[in-house]
Amino acid sequence: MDNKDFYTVRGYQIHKKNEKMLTPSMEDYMEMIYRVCRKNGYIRINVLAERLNVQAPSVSRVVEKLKARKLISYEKYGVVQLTDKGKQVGAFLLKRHKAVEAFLKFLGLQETLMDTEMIEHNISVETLKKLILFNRFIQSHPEVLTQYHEFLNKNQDRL
Amino acid sequence: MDNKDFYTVRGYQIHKKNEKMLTPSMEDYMEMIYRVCRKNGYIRINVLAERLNVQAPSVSRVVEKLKARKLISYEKYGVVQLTDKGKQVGAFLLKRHKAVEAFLKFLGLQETLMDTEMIEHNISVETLKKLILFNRFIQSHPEVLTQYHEFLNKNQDRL
DNA sequence: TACATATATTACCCATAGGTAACTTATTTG
DNA sequence: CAAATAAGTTACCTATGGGTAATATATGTA
Ligand SMILES: [Mn+2]
Ligand SMILES: [Mn+2]
Ligand SMILES: [Mn+2]
Ligand SMILES: [Mn+2]
Repeated sequence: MDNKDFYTVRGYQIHKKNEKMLTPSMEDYMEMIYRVCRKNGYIRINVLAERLNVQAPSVSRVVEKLKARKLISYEKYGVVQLTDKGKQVGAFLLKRHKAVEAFLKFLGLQETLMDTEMIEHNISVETLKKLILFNRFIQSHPEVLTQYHEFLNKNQDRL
Repeated sequence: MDNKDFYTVRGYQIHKKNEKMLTPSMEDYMEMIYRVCRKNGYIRINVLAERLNVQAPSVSRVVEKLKARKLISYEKYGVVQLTDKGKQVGAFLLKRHKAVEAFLKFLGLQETLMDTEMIEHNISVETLKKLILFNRFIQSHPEVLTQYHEFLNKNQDRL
């Protein structure tokens, strides 16, 4: 992709795909597999379907793709488990999720899940790094947090 | 959509659609139409195609949809213009774009276009409001900006 | 062990959002 | 004004990522 300015979602989605990255959907699957496997060691197709609010056939399909990318191990009618590579990816995705969530919490939002779920797939590694640094900055500067909350209280209505 | 936690992009994308919102792609079209029409009063199909790095037939299709939603006026082989409703939507989209961009700039990113283009479609109105408030907070508290930059300089490498 | 039930797969369907090729309409120019 | 060119539309293709219905396999229980 030529070094062009795109001004579109699609342009950059395609850009990402060429780099052999996971699609947003696959990222959600991996993140959830990681969440569950961390505790139970494995996850079954139907459980994954339920957790992702999706039907089993959709899971079957995606699981095949993730296996092809060596992120999980799976044999027909068996159990899904993470490979070492899969564990790394899952850990990254969960870390990213938490970074976005922490930032949204800081902003003052109560309900963060929906926005987190949407935003997490659409930030570059650079932005993620900065977001993590910013979260640390806030942690180490509680006075800024206080100032911001005061500012919010004064201004929350006028937009 | 039941008040369920989804943990997926798709769940929330579908949620949005039911509310008769624009798709990310349509938002990009509207934003670009607004950018150009603000200056020229109108835009042609081929120009829009070029600006969005997309082919003319794709534009024809989307323009039909936007017309059906009364966001633009268009007659075959004619010129695209914004309705009053379309101007409102366009103004909102541009404002949102700028809010996301300003925030990413604040974080310390040089290249913001790609992330802005991706993120802008995936933030709720609540998050946008908070983001705008946060941008204002930073503007009115330059000492925080300085502190953050110092923090960045000390920590930018260790992640 | 046989049957009922639970789990998973396969074969299809749908929508979105892009693409190309062929055709039509509009505009420019000799 | 006729021909050439530019602009736009139509018909049809692709891929992703969902869905359902029917089928296959595995598991639990009488
Ligand atoms: Mn997600
Ligand atoms: Mn997530
Ligand atoms: Mn965009
Ligand atoms: Mn934009």
